[in-house]
Amino acid sequence: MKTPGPSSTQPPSRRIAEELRAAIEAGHLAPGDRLPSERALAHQYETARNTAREAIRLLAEEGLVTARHGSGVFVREPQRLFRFGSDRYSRSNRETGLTPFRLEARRQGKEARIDVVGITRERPPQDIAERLAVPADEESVLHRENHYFADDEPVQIVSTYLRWEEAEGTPLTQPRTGKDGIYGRLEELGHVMTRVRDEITARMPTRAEATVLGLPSGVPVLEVLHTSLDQEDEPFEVSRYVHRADRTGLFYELPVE
Amino acid sequence: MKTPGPSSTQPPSRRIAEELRAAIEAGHLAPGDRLPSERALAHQYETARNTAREAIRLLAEEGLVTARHGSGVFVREPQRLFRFGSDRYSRSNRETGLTPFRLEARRQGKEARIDVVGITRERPPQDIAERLAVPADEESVLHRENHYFADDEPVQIVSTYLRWEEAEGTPLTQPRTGKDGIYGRLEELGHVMTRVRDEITARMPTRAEATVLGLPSGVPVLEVLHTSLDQEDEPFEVSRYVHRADRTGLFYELPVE
DNA sequence: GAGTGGTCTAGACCACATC
DNA sequence: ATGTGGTCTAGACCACTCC
Repeated sequence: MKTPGPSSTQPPSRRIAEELRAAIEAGHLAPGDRLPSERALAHQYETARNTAREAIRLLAEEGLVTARHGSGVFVREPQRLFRFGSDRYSRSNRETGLTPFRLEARRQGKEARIDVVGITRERPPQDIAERLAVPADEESVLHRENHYFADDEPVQIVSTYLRWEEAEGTPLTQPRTGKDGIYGRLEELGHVMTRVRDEITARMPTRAEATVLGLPSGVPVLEVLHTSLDQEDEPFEVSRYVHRADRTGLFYELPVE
Repeated sequence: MKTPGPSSTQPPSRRIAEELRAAIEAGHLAPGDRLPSERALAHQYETARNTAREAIRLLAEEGLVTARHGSGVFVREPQRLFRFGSDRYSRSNRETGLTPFRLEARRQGKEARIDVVGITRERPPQDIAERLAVPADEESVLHRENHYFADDEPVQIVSTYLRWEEAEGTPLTQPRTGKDGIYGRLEELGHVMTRVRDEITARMPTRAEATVLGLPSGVPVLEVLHTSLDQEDEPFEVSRYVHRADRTGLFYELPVE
């Protein structure tokens, strides 16, 4: 069941990576432990420092270790997962007065913070325009961008898109949207959320996302493109959630048939 | 809205990466196009080859480009997504006689192939044991591992776990399980699937997964831990799906409240 | 100040692809 | 045969952390 070839035929950098990986998987190097320094590894394996460095990079790309400048390379700690369930859109949760994010944060004993980064009228990206049924070549949407933090650590970026013609002149264009948030206001506009569609993909973060979320290499993001449908089965809100994948899991429970 | 600092203060490798990234995003380098060779970039920017190489590695980690040994570095082509919907467990789909995978492959005009990699009695991993409600310290499960291909390209790895006490001596231990597959047999054993739970995470592939799936660097995997519940609300089957994230998306549609 | 990772140089040889 | 990426060497200096 060995994936790589015999270690004797492997380049030194891969061999070093393999031995470190084995030590991590066997628990000889526990989460939080520091690896030997690059110089120490180079000496130990009688290679140049760059070769040891390449080995560590391979492990970092797999998400097994994280380098901290000036301090060392450490085995990554398994992170408690934020879990966003399929009930996150339900009214019963909304009645707690807490958004799904605040609810989950409280469940984990963390402090939630939400920064409103921008509220602007825009031309929608193609995928948003299709799902919200608005033209992509006009400034047809209101775009609200928020950043979410747990204990001051960023965990998700959310972009919400609404029809400009509906949002114009309402509290939806304000940072504080009032009781029950945007869904409360949208209900007043006649949209009762009756069905949702979530489209889920994973990818590596863009440079901007990596910066905002403070992502080390080897951590992908989960992207959820969410569409809310009203009682007429018309879409009235589309959001793009970008989660750091090492802190977040999604959870869907559904009846069959 | 610039994320990095002024380009003048950036190291050369990042500056090269930034300019190439800009060229890709602006469309000057289209999907499928070849980048200048490492040696050409090094000459152009008056740096060592390793510095140009480092720039390309940054782009590869973002998933923007893929290197092909002996051939060049190419802008990655957007991949048509395999979409697995929340209806994939429904009986109506099962009545087509096609598994969800074969159904989706046909929808895309691709040829599906499923390899049975192994069918063994095992001690379950911790997460599986919890969800299937079996002891983790005994050989309490049957483990079926399959690899799925579309047009001979691997797209997912599936590990299905069943209670050994139920599966023993039944066609469930055989490669070919008969009409309607394992769910058909499990129904004969008294388990009607009435509810499912999917737990979704994303991460970088293990070395073994990267090999099986043929993943270039910069492509994460989507992991779905799926639990089937029967009419008594008891779990009777747990599967772990590992999808390559650049080819696969998940799709859930659900009523609210 | 000592030790760590981050970046870079100017070479070299190897493995693979293409013609 | 030529050109490409893959790996390696043996140095160097910088930026950061920790004591």
